[in-house]
Amino acid sequence: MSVGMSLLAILDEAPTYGLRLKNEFEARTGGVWPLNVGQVYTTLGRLQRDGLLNVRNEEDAEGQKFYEITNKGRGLLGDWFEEPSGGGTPSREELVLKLVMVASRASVEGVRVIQAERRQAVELLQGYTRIKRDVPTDADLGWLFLLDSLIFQAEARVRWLDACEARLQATHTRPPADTAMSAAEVPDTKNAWMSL
Amino acid sequence: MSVGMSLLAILDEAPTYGLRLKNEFEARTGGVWPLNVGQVYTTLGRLQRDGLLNVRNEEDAEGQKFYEITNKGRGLLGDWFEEPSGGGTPSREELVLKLVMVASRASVEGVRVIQAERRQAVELLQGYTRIKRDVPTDADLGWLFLLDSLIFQAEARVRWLDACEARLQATHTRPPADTAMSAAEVPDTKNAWMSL
DNA sequence: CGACACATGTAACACGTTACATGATTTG
DNA sequence: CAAATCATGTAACGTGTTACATGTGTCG
Repeated sequence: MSVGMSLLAILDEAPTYGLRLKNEFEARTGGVWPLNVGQVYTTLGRLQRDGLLNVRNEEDAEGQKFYEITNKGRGLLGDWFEEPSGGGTPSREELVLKLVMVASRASVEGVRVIQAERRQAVELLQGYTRIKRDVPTDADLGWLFLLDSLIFQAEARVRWLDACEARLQATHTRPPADTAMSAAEVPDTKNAWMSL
Repeated sequence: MSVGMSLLAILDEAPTYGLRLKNEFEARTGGVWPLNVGQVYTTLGRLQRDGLLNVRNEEDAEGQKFYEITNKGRGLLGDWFEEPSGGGTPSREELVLKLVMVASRASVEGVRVIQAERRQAVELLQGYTRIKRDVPTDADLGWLFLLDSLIFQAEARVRWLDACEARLQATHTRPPADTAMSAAEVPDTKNAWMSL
C-alpha cells in the first residue's frame, strides 16, 4: 500500500483535503508519478476504513473535507519508515521477466529485443540527465532523490542489458546445451536463495 | 500482465498443463520468483477468456489439461517482446516513494531510514554475489540474466542511497529552505519530463 | 452565459495473491 | 492404511487504475 502510506506521510505533516493530497504527491514527485484524483479518494476511503485517519468536519464551508492521521496511522507510518523495503521476494520487473523468457528463444530474437530495450533505456537516461542539469540546486529534496533514482536505475539497466547481450553472444558462439523443456527442476541455487 | 505473458511465452515453446507451467516458471527464475499454483490457473482462465490460448483435450487421461497458445496469443506475445518495456511513467518503487516522503521530515530520521535500507541492500547484494559465485557456467541463461539483474539493481540501489544520504547531509548543514507545505506547484521540470 | 478550475465521489475492472477444496495416484 | 505428491480449480481480498457523475465557484 505504497500510495496509502504516502498519503499518510503527507497527512502526518498537516491535515489536508483530497485534491490537495493529489497535488502535493505530484509536486513532490516532480510530476513523474501522476496520481489519479479518484485513486486518492478510494485510497482515503480504505485508510479510513482501517482506522488510519479521521475525517475532521464533514464538508467544510468551501466543500473541502479535511483528513487527519490517527495514532494508529502514525504508528503504521513509523513502521513503514523503519522497516527496510527490500525484504521478501524481489519485485517481478517486467523487463527482467521478459529477458528471462527470451533467453530460451532464438538468440537472434534475443539480441533484437535487448537492443531495442537498450535504445529506449539510453534515451530515457539522457532525458533524465537533461532534466537534472536544469534543476535548481534548491529544488525539493524528495524530487532530487527521485530524479537520482531514475538515473541510477537507468544506468544500471543499460549496463545490465549489455551484460545480457554479451552472455547471449557467448552462448551463441558455442552451441546451446540441450536445456529445452527439461525436467524443470529448480536448481539447487534455490536453496542458497532461500537462506537469504 | 507480465505473468500471463510469461505463461504464453512458455506455451509458445510447447503446450503443457498448469502445474508444469508453474514449475517451468520457477525453474527459469531460479526459485527467486515463486508462483502460487492458484495464480497459474486464474491467469490461464483470463488468457483463455481473451482468446490467447486454447484448451486441448478437456482432462487428459492422467488428469492433465493441456493448454496451447493461439495465433492471437502468438501475436500479442510478439508485441510484448518487440515493444520496449520502459515506456510510460516509471513504476512506483516503494523504496523510492519512501525516500521521497522522508525527504520532508527531520533529517535525523531520514538518515536513519537511509542507513537501515542501505544495510539491507548491501546484505542482499552479498547474498546475490555469493549465489552467483557458486552458479555453474552452463546454468540456464534466463536465470543468469535474472541474477545479474538483481546484482546490478542492488549495486545501483546502494550507490543511490549513498547519494541520497550525502544530499541529506548537505541540506542538514545549511538550514533548509522553507518548503514546508507550499503552494504545491508542480515544478516546471515537469514539462521537461512530459516531453520525453 | 459558457468555459474552466476546484472538489468530491462511485462503479467497475485488471491483476496479483492467498486460502481453501477436491480428487487421483503413488509410496512407505 | 496413511501420508505425500500430483493436479485442478474457486472464492475472496487488496491494490491500482480509469471513466464517469456531480456540484460549486470564478472569470472572460
